[in-house]
Amino acid sequence: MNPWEDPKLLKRGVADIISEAEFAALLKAGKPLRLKMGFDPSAPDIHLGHVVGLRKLRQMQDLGHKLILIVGDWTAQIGDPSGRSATRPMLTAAQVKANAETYMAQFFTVVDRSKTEVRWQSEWFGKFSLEDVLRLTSKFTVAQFLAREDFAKRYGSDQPIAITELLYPLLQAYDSVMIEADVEFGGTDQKFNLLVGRDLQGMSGQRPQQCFLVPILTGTDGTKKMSKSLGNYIGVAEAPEEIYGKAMSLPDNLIGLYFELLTDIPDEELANIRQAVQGGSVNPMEFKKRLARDLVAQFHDKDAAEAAEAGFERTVQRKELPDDIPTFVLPSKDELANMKISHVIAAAGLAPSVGQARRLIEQGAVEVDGARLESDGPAESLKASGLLKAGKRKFVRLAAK
RNA sequence: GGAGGGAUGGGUGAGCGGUUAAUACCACCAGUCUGUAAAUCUGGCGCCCGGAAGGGCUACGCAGGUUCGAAUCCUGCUCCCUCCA
Repeated sequence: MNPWEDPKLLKRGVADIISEAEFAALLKAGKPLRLKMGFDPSAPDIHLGHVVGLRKLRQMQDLGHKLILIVGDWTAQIGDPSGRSATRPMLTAAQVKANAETYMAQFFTVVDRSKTEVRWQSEWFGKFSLEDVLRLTSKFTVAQFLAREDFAKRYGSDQPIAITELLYPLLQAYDSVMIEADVEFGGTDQKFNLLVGRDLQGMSGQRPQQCFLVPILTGTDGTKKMSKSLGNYIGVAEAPEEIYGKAMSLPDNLIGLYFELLTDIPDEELANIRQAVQGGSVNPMEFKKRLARDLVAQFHDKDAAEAAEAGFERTVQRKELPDDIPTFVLPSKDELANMKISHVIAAAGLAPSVGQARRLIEQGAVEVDGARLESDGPAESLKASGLLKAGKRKFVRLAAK
């Protein structure tokens, strides 16, 4: 089988390719393609939702194609309208640069750096004149843009749309022209933007790019799309225990999807897992553990994955103590005399306020040296080197001043 | 330029002079259970004091005002939306 006919490449983790026939023909022709992927250096953390597409990029790179990574230092100032409207503060040049570096450090944990060329939008937009802007905008109409679902929805439901937001797809499309992209990658929510690029290339006498759309990953809450602002994400730069733990908190019905989009396990095995989870023949926890291990290994390494699993089994399943418990230095004796345990809990950062610490105690969530605390009391009873626990994941080892 | 509508706690969104720290849902937290940090079920969810009962403070875009009393009424301001031009 020729590598470009591998169904894994064209089917798994792919939502849509426009157009699939053209794309297949390009692959078959065997010439290295110019793959385009852009990002805005405004929110630099990469999470699993992005990884779905990055894995496809990597697969293409492994076939010998070249990635052009576009740093959207101009589009970042507008903010991608795909999704919600929030006016973004202007970033300083230094911030943009720092964000871009953070992003790329994470990006290249999945993508092959040696087959990537990095380009900044400011190369061409830096010298853009008003005349250029007019020429670019004159190619499209408001009606065309309002056809796009999220604009139409916002327009229909009295939500604001900034004029700069209408510019966003145009800038992104112009990037495609400048780098002469053969294929652009993005999530399905990027479909419109990628299609504008396709159109604009055609108008500019170039061969229109292929639009490679990857599915949007559901977040750890099991309902909404994974995103940083919703807090339902797993970041590639997170600590092994965090990645592992968050993976374990996935709803069981997401197991199949994550294996499909984020791991290399063979399709037959994937089908088996789906069936087993659904049929209840195997404890889903076992699959989730495997998934969690696989993810940690991808962004860290195998040893980290095993350590994270051991930690999980110890602290969550057997409810034993983790290895590394932070220490909290108790205030002096005099101060302690005027304090209650709830104050210490708040001071140690186990709860955001004294009131909440108190509630935790009422709810039976606080343990001192392994014994449940029935009610709040004077802090003097706390011994240095004692263990204070509030909830299942927050511990602190007490130390004298 | 004109007319009308709106801004409420992390989000959506009730309330429209006192009984409202503010309904409901979501999110979140804890407990419970379980084979999981899944699911379920139960409870909690502004800050501070108090063992508790309770008390104090801050809060409904911003600034003033009316009133014994305002998220609720009035005035001005800021921002947003719709329609007309």
